Amino acid sequence: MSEDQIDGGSRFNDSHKHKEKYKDKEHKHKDHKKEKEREKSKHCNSDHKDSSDKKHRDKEKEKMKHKDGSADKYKDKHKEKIKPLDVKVKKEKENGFASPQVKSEPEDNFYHSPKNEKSLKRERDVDNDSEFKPKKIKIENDKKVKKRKPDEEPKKTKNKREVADGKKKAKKEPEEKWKWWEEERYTDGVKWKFLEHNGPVFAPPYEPLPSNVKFSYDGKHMKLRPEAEEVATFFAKMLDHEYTTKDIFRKNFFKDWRKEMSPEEKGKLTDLKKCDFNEMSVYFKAQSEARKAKTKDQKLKIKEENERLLQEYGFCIMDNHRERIANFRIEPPGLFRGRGDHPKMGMLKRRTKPRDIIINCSKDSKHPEPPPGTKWKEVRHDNKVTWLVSWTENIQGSIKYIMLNPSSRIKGEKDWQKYETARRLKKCVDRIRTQYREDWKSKEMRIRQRAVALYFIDKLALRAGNEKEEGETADTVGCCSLRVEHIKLYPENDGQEFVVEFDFLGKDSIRYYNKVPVEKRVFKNLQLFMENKETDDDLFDRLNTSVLNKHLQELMDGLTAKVFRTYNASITLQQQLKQLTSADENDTAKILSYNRANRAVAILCNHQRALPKTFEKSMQNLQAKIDAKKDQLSDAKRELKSSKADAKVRRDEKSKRSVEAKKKALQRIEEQLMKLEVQATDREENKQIALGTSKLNYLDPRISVAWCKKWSIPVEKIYNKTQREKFAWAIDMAEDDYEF
DNA sequence: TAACAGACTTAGCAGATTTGAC
DNA sequence: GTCAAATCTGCTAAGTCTGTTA
Repeated sequence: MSEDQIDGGSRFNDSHKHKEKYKDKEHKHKDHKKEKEREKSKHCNSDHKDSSDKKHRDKEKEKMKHKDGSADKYKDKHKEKIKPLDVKVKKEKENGFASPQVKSEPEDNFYHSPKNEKSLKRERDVDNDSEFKPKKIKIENDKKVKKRKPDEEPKKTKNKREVADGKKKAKKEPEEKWKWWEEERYTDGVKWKFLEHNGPVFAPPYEPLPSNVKFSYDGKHMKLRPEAEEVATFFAKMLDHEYTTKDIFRKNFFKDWRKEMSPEEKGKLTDLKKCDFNEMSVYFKAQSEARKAKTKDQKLKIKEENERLLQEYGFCIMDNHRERIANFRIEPPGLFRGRGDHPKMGMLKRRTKPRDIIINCSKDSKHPEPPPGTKWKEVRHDNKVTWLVSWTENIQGSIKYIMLNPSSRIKGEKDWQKYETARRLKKCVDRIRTQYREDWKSKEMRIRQRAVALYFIDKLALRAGNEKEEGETADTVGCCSLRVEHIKLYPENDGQEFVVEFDFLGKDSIRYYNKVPVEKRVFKNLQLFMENKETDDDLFDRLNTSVLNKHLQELMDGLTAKVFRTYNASITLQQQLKQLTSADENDTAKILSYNRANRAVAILCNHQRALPKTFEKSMQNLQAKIDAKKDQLSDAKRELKSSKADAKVRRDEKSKRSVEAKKKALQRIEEQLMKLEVQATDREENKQIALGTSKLNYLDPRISVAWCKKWSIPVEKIYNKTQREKFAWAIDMAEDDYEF
């Protein structure tokens, strides 16, 4: 993505008014330290939320601008009917940054004191019942619980949760969905009391190639031992991929492949260039085609077998509920496909065996059996963690887990809690902003660096940027790990003052490119940080994520760098929805507005995707459809006109009916044309932006649900089945007036 | 306080499945 | 019914953050 992205700077414009207020604020903060102590004892979550929230919302008009110049070709065609995204968004370019208009109540909430997230939880009693034995699975929803309002503080209910009071005698689908959000939660880090599952599903064993599929070396057929042949097939399957042309990939692959060869094979196979995997590749392609060409019955059988596996291994009993497991299959062996310039790409990901597996379940559950003749590495009973199975992978030496599906209680509660933390940030973000602006003037370099980094995290939604071990992963950075080479400073650029140009690779080696005007003090600080440094030196040499997060924790309990991303994403969605949705639009246009609001967030968070391979072609097809529909529309108009003229002359019922019919037909065509045009606009604006990531991970679902309810849009229009399952709690809770 | 391990969330891609036009 | 495009889903890499240890 390029500079077309976002005018992030507009969110933080510094008006004269702001400065005046800011000075006033400085004065009030003279006795800052004493106040800090006092404020520390207060909680951001205090009661005056409604009035201050309202004020805050009025003030906070963070704006984003979508400058998708690339869309012109298609947009131009539709611009008469469909407002391009920029139109509305541009209107409020100024007044972006809420914090310069500092609230004049310094005594409230400045520093959030540790009144733990736990206070937000309804406590689930954790008595000393480690020997606790469930007897049966609870029939879902059999317990009537008083419905709690969306933002009501979870109360400690009198009744203990009937935790796992039954064992899994009847593993049947719940009749109704279990509303875990209406029950109390565990405290003290306990994640469950009863956990039973059937263990993982292993990758099928290697099936040697048929004898007619041959591997050749230096032009001669060569039969490989199954161990070496299997690794060769991994390479053959990727032959069409760009990976196999990369030097590092080839080097790593060959090195690891040789480890699987017999001494004899090793002696012969010394040059990858002389290896011919083509027959193998052709064979696998044919297999893939054969799979696709299977008869209905054959496909049905496969489906049934998958369903059987899912039913057997895809669910666990956690406490008294049958919960879906996210990834019950062990990752099959293959070649490691790192993203970007990964130094380990092509290495052999070895087969995970039962002896590598740690099983986690409760003591009193029926432990999963390892495959015959094998043993688990370990069976443990740790109810302070959420995973069911783990193993250590051989590429990075990191631990992999089997965990529950996002629709599960354990994931849902955490997700809900995440948004509650972001909502708490909303209550003290003005103060935090005031503080870091103050810190730009600090005498201490480390404080200035911390303040400038935090400004970027807040303003540009950058990730924290942990340190990484050199040579172990692709060279990517986040905020704290930015290097001098990643930014350029322009005292003036395109008529704007103090412009910073960011250009670096972030998570997944996705390029972050943005040119943003910043405040003078930030600019001067950056100049200072860069003084006497080489290009590969750290920009923030006195800062790392742990220092930053420690500081944030002091400002608000539970606050870390990533909460800013959640907060800014959600607040942006809410604001954009308010601005973009008009009551007089039809549902199609409203959904376009929703997608645009979602898109604004995706742009902010830099969620990109590769341009779909068939994009240009599909766009041409769509344009052809639009043109055809326009022709149809002209015809319909002409027909209506002549029909009207006819009716004028004849003045009979039949011709009147004919006019009505023509009118209806015309209307239908107009609607169809509009839908097509909306589709074209949406697709064009979306071609390189991934909406799913923000929708799934950053946007408080209650905002979307409330929007749907407010405008009577079926929630199915914005969330598919999986998403509705994940956000069941929000769909149930949020009313049309929900405010993030 | 730095290094490391561990647990968990966030991320894009690719193949599978569904949808819709003809 | 066929085909192409859209959408969904699974997969697993790559982050963040916390807690422990030396």
